[in-house]
Amino acid sequence: MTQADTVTRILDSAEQLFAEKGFAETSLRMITTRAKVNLAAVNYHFGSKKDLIQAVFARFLTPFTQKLDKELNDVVASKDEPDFQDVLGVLVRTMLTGVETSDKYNKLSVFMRLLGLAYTQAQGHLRRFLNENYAQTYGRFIGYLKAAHPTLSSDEIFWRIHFAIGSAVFTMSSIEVLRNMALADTGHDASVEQVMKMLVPFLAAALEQES
Amino acid sequence: MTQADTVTRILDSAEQLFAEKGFAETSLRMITTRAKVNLAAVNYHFGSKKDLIQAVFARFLTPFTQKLDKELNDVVASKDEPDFQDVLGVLVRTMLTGVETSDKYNKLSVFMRLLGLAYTQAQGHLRRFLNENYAQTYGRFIGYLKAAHPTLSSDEIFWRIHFAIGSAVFTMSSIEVLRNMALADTGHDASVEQVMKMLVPFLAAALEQES
DNA sequence: AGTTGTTTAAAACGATCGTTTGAAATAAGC
DNA sequence: GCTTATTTCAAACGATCGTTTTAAACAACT
Repeated sequence: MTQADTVTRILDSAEQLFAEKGFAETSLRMITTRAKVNLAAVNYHFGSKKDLIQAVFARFLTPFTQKLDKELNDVVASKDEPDFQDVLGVLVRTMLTGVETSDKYNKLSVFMRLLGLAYTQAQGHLRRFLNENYAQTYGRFIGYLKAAHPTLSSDEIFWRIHFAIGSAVFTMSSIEVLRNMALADTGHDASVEQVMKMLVPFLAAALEQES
Repeated sequence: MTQADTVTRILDSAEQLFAEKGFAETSLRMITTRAKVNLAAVNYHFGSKKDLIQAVFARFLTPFTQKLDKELNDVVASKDEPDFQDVLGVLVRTMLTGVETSDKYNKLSVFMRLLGLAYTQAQGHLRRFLNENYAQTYGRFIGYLKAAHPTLSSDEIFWRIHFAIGSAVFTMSSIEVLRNMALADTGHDASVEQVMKMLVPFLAAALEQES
């Protein structure tokens, strides 16, 4: 087994388990057992559990942020003043195309759960790490939204965006629980794709309303 | 120190720490230290950590659910077919009046964070406990919403409600992080009350839109 | 006041956690 | 092919976890 194999298998297992259980509830032994590597491999290749957490986030956030940056470049190149839908479309498109279509909604679900953990379970080290590496692109995105909606205050834009992020993150974070509840309530087992098809217009309407 | 003191102090500390850190990240020693009681008092009075978690939820959910039930009775007594706003108003009113006004928004914040944990970190025992004790009133509430909006499918109602719950829960769960981000972004430090004043119309618009 | 039942206190239990160690196995370089 | 560097492995480290135990302190009641 080569190094790349071991590192990748650890990242895969860690990503899956973190998304499923959170950081504290996931032990290195659970990760290495699932990855079928030795326990000490985590500390050898990553240094510590904290470093592993950062590596998991870096692996999916770095390409995502790069793609988002590129798409933002494209939209401002094609249009002097992109409107609200243009900018939001960039985000949705980046999220949907960043993953292969086979298990798109599973990957997206993991993506969102990790994003949720970043907000709700982020220890100091992770918050610092994310801020140092990704805050710039995030700020760019928010900036374009503000420019596209001058009638709304900066505050309103910021909070609406995070109300929407919260809805998406929470929904995907508890998607299994919610699907079970929905099944018990309505008798209908909605797929993740169907849920997202309801979520997007729900949020779009809320984001764009005049205050 | 009497029993009531010890039990209440444990519940207070546990509630605060659970909301702040989650279940796994909060040790019994942290709880008992903050409560200034002996470590063994938790197992003596509650039995186990799991039982303590259930007790924390029961303490705030039981009166809340009772009040919600009563308010639902009132609204159906005063009106044959309560509309969407009537039913949603019951929920908002119940949440806002369940806590004393002095530190209303702090209590509400803790309330929401615990609710979020129930969805995203609920182990089997907690989910079973909540289902057995509070699912009925919850079902009643959803039922009135469905009746009030016959043009929407049961699925749409269910998912919209949980999109909205998610937004509120996520926002309150990461309110400190978000307020810091907002301060860095816009230079304006929004209070929890101000955030809620933006959140309610945001969600109201999204919930009621025609599909 | 003395007895009984309840609550608090200090200490220790076994289990599991993240991390480290040192030797064995593998890969790479000359 | 021998040496050197890298990676894997089993085992153990100290720390912390939830829980239990045993005795002391306190309360309630006759």
